[in-house]
Amino acid sequence: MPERSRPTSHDVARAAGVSQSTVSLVLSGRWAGRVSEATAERVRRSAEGLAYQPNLAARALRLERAGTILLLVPVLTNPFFGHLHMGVTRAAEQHEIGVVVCPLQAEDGSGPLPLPRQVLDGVITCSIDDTVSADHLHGLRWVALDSAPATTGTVLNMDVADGMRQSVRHLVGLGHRRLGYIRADRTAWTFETRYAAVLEELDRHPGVDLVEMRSTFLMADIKTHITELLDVDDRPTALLCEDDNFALAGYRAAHDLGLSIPADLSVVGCDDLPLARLLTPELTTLRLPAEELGRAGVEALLGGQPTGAVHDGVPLPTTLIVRGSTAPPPPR
Amino acid sequence: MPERSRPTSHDVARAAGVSQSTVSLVLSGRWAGRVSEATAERVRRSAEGLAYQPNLAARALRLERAGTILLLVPVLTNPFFGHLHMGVTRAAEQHEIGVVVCPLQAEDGSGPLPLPRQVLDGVITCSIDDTVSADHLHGLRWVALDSAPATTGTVLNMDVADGMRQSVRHLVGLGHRRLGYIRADRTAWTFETRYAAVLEELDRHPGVDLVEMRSTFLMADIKTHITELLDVDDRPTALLCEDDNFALAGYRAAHDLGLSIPADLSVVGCDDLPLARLLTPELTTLRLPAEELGRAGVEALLGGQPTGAVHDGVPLPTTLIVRGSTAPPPPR
DNA sequence: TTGTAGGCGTTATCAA
DNA sequence: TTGATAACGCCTACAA
Repeated sequence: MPERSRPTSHDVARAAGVSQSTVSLVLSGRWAGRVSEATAERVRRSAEGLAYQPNLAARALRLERAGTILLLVPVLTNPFFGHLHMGVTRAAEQHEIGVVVCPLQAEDGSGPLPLPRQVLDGVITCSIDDTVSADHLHGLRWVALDSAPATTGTVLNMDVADGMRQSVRHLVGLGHRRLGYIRADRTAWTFETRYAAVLEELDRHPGVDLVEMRSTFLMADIKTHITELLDVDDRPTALLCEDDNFALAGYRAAHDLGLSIPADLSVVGCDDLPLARLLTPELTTLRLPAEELGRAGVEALLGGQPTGAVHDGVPLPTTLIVRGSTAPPPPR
Repeated sequence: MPERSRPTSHDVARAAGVSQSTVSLVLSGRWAGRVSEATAERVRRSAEGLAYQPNLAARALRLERAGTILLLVPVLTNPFFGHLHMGVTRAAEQHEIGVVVCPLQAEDGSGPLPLPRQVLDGVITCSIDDTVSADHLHGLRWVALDSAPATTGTVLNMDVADGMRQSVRHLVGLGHRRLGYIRADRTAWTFETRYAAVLEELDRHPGVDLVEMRSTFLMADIKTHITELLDVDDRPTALLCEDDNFALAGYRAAHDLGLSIPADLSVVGCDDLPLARLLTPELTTLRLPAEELGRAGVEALLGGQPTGAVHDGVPLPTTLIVRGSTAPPPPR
């Protein structure tokens, strides 16, 4: 390939008949009162003429600042992470920092995806175990979201435990005495915490049974597992899902078994994805403050806060949104 | 903040009692027969002791190679792009190149997101108009996917036009004479092409009407628009959707209007998202070869191909997957 | 108001 | 087998 090498600031300087430093001054916008308007204009014209683009690697080396942070998430396609990303990006924008994303897991369940090694100022991980990220990100400023508070570095959380307790209380309050619990088949602090919270809340309600089931996020898996859970004599009368996608599969499984929601089966999701309002009936689900979490993460990473301190202060609140998918259990 | 500066290869060299170049040789793995095993071991030990991580900006500057490419997509959360990303990442892995992603659009419809300026070897854009990307990515190797073939640079496509024609033929073949068409309210070559293909195919079937409607990807919008489309006397008997998410909203709107799918209304989606198999009935939809497109994009970007040549050869085939959401129209 | 010079951390060439 | 040295392109203190 030809790959003609790109023009450098030196080339621009020669074209404009000035020195390299003048070019740098003008193009960085820091020329006020240091370079004459005429010279500045000449420089700008030459830069444009040559289609000059500064070499970002050189700039990053010199400035010890890349202008980019990485958002590391389990998967791309969960809208929760989409909203998280928005929060991160909007907040980073204020600091004149760009954001790129990288998912760790393959959509089709085929092994972990490779992490990019690249020029960065910092990393925000979400819902990922520190063991995964710690070694690779060594030496970078790092904020973990929705992760174990014991981790080195800053950690910000949502109150997922409280959320799960709300969900359980809602169902028990409706009269349910046998709950199906669809857990994510992935090792992560967030899911362990949810599990512990559910067990803890159930301890307060003697006589309420829990039937657990774990599933990957592969749609086919989910449906199979939920159908197994429901296709028994003493089936649960309510389904507690760690993800709205699980709930979607629950709807399908229920339909296939001739169960109607919420008359025969109540369903509670988690995330409040846009999907939740398109289901029939609309899904009762736990809303997580994704965007706010993202903003907070950026402030912790780029704001005045010291890194290295564990922040296990007040987690962001979560809210149970009650819609049409939950009702008292059928009479028996 | 303290921000103790990270150790450099120079520090490692001093700790190991060797020169910087020896360190570079050893750590880059290119020391076979050039450095003694004892020295190499000493270097490795010092590097580990200091927790040395090479400065990637410096390396990129020196090597004129970043080891990373950017995948630029409209939104993160559409699973189509998740699978595209997998194809890109797996293929890039072969070239020892990392991949980061950046979406251009906000999940909530609030204006475009800022692009990151960062150290890269190249960019792959998908389903994005060249006007958006061209100026910002100036000077980078660039491959466009699912985009207008007239663009400067390499372009690879899927045969979305043929796919839409398949969908129309399927519906017309079932006997439908009035089709509702839910178009994406976004300016992009891919959607214009789909539109043109639908019109073209309809020209071959006189007597078949088309009722168009445009919608953003915001769930609330979609439902509203589809309901408007269906809540009339001479409503279409089939819905042709440019996205499976539109189809989901179609299911909901149909349910709310008391229409049953497919008896009263047939629905055809596009993308074959995992969601398609969880709907009741399962969704007839156009499958797009996302992963394959991603792989092809990487080969065009990093493989032996010359850049700068427009590749408008054979587009990747698309396949209509017929499931339960399409049937003959109701008798009138 | 403009130019000179030095160095950021790395890799590669070449001499020892 | 190893080490000195130069260069990648940029920014900035300081000199002119």
